[in-house]
Amino acid sequence: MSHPVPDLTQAASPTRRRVLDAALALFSEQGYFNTAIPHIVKRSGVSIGSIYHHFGDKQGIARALYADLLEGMDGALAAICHQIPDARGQALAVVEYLFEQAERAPLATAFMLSTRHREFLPDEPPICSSQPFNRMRDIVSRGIARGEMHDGDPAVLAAALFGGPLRLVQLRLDHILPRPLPTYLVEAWEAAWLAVCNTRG
Amino acid sequence: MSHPVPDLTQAASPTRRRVLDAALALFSEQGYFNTAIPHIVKRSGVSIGSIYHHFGDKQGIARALYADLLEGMDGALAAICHQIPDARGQALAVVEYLFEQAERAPLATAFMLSTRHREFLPDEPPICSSQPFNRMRDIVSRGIARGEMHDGDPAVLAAALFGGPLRLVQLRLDHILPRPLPTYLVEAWEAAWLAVCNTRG
DNA sequence: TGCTATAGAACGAATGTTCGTTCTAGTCAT
DNA sequence: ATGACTAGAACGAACATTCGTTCTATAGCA
Repeated sequence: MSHPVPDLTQAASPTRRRVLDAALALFSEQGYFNTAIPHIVKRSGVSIGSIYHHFGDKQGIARALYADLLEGMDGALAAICHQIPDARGQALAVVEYLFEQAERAPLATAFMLSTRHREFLPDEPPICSSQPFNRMRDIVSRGIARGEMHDGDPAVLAAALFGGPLRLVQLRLDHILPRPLPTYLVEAWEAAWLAVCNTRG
Repeated sequence: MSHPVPDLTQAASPTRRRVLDAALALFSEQGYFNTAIPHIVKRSGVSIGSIYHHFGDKQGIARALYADLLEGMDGALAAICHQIPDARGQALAVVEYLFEQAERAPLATAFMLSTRHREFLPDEPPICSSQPFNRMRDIVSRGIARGEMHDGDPAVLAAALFGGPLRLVQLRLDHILPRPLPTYLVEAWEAAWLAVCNTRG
C-alpha cells in the first residue's frame, strides 16, 4: 500500500493524470455521488486495482483533483500579484484570468467554483478560506491601504469587487450566458470597479 | 398509488410538513446524497411507508421541498415588486430580504442558493432561470429603461448589482462572516448600487 | 345508537441492487 | 527475482424501494 500523498513525482504519472482527467469530467458533469468507480474505470481506461493503488479510496481521487486544481489556480494568482504592482491592475488581471480560464477549462473551473466540496471532502477547509481566495482578499486590503479603493470592510469590498464577475462565470458555466466571458470583460470590470474605487482620489 | 402532486391541501398535511422540515435540515447540513431515508425517518418521526406514500420516491421529497421554497421566495419578491415603484427601491428591498432571510432561515436559504439541484433533480431547470431570479433581472431591465441605472447588458448589470450581496450571503452561510448580514446591509448596498447607478442622472 | 364497509394513512420487515473496497493473480521493468 | 504497477472477479455493507399489513376515520344503513 504505497501512499496517495500529492507527491509531485506521482502527480506526473500518466496513469494518475488519466484518472484525474476522467474524474474531473465525470464529477463536473454529473457530480461526485452520481459517479461510480466503474464509470471512472471506463472513461479513463485504468483498472480498479490501479486506481486504488494510486489514490487509496474514492475520496482520494477527489482530494488529489482538488489539490491539483487549487495549486494551478493559486500559481496563476501568485504570478499576477507578483508581476503587477497596483491593486486595481491585480484585480483586473484576476477577473481576466477567471474569465479566460472558465472558457479554456470549464470543467475545472466548475469543479473549483460551484461544487460543494464539503459534502464529499469533509476534512477540507471551505474554498473561501483557501489560498486563491485569500489572495483576492489581500488584493482588496492592499487596495484600501494604498488609497485605490475606498475605505470599508475588506470582506464586503471583496464581495462587491469579485461577486459580480464570479456570478457571471457561474452563469456562463450553467450555459445561461450566450457569449464567451471575455466579451463581457470590459463592461463587467467597469461595473465592479465602480463599486469599490476611491472617488475622492 | 395516490399522487404526490404539490396540491395545496396535501401541502398543509402535518406529516408532509414534518418530512419536509427534516429533509431540509438534513439536505442542507450534509447534502442530499449523504442523507439516507432512515435518517429522514428518525428526524421526522414519520415511517418509511408514509414517506413513500406522500412523496413517491426520494427525489419526490427534494422536488416538493424545492417547489415549496421557490414558491415562498417568489411570493416575497412579487410582493416587493408590487409595493415599490422604482427599480432602486425594489433592488434594495430584495437585498434586504435576502439578508434577513439568510439569518431567519439559513437552511432554506442555503438549500435554495448554494445547492447543485441538477445533481439530484435532473429534470428541474437551473435555479438561475427560475421565477425569483427572473424577477431580479426584470428589476434591472426596468431600472435601465427608467434611466435609474446606466445602460448595458441586463445580465451583466444584474450580476454586478446582486452578485456582491449574494456572495456575502454565501460567505455568511459558510460561517465565514462573523456578524449577521443585516449589519452589512448599508455598506454592501452602497457598493452594489455604485456599480450600476446612472451617474449622468 | 350500533354494525359494516370503504378509503386513505401509517407502518416496517424484506428485497434486490448498487457501490466502494478488498483480494489474489499476473505483468513488466530493472 | 524483486518491487512497482495493473487487472478484474468477488465481497459485504448500505441503499432506495416494495409490499402486505395494521390503524384511523368517515360514511351508509338499520
